[in-house]
Amino acid sequence: MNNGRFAISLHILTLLDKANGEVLSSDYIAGSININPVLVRKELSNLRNHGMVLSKEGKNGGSYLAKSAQNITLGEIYNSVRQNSLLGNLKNTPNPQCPVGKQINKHLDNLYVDTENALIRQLSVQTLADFSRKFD
Amino acid sequence: MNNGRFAISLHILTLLDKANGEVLSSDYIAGSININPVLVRKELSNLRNHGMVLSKEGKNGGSYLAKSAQNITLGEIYNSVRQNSLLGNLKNTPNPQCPVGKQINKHLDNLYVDTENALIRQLSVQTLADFSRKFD
DNA sequence: CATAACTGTAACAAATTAAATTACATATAA
DNA sequence: TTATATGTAATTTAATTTGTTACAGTTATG
Repeated sequence: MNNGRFAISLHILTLLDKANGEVLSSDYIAGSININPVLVRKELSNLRNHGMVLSKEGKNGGSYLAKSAQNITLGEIYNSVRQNSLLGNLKNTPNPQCPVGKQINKHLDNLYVDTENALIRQLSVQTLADFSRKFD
Repeated sequence: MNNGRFAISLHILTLLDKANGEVLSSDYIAGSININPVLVRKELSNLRNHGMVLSKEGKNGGSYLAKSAQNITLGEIYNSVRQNSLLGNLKNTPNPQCPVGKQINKHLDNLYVDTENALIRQLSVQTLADFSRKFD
């Protein structure tokens, strides 16, 4: 129930970190990830809304990090792209006549919150700078 | 990148635990979850392959837990349904000309392993019996 | 031993979601 | 003023997930 948005965002941010303040165009970024530039611009828009990126319009425009890579945790990136629950939701409402069906969504929700918190805690151990450093 | 399989399997197993050894038919289970019985049978087949469930064919057939709910952790259930990586994969191969594109999959894989381990650790804190106990 | 009520699967269809594409308005450097 | 960007909406295409149909195999029971 997740798409590739986390990977795309992390890829974008790693490139921006490596660019060291120079702006990168969405076309250039798309070429590295090998996806459509419009998708890159959509993710950039999201990252901008979450304060991680700034963009410059017009000729010679492009994007760059809004803050130091040391101050961006992978948990923060995850949070910016998360949308639907980590472990997947049924779309059908379970049978309200059944004692289990009636209550399961509530219990699943609680479970998912705890689980996702553990995941975010783990992701937050690492910053974008840490991740980016792994590349030669 | 996960579908509702975890929720379906947990729902099935909770019903089986509540049934206390009595067999439940896939039709009955499907009625509680409100999905197609064939999907239930598919999940039962998977749970059977992972040693959590046994089924009896023929008239008055159905399924029941293969072991005590105290000996089934939610992490084990997660493991039985997991297929694609937790945080989502790109399907396009990144540009091998780009220093970031060339290495990112390796680094993402490492990251995903660590992250998923944290998630499984958290899920494994709870057994099916613990989960099932939450229902009135 | 015939029948009814199940499971187990395969094959296919429908629905949903994700990704790619097209299109174009707007911004800005040179 | 032109070329090169971003920003975003709308649409198409592709992939994935879910549901359905169909039917062979199994077993309890009259």
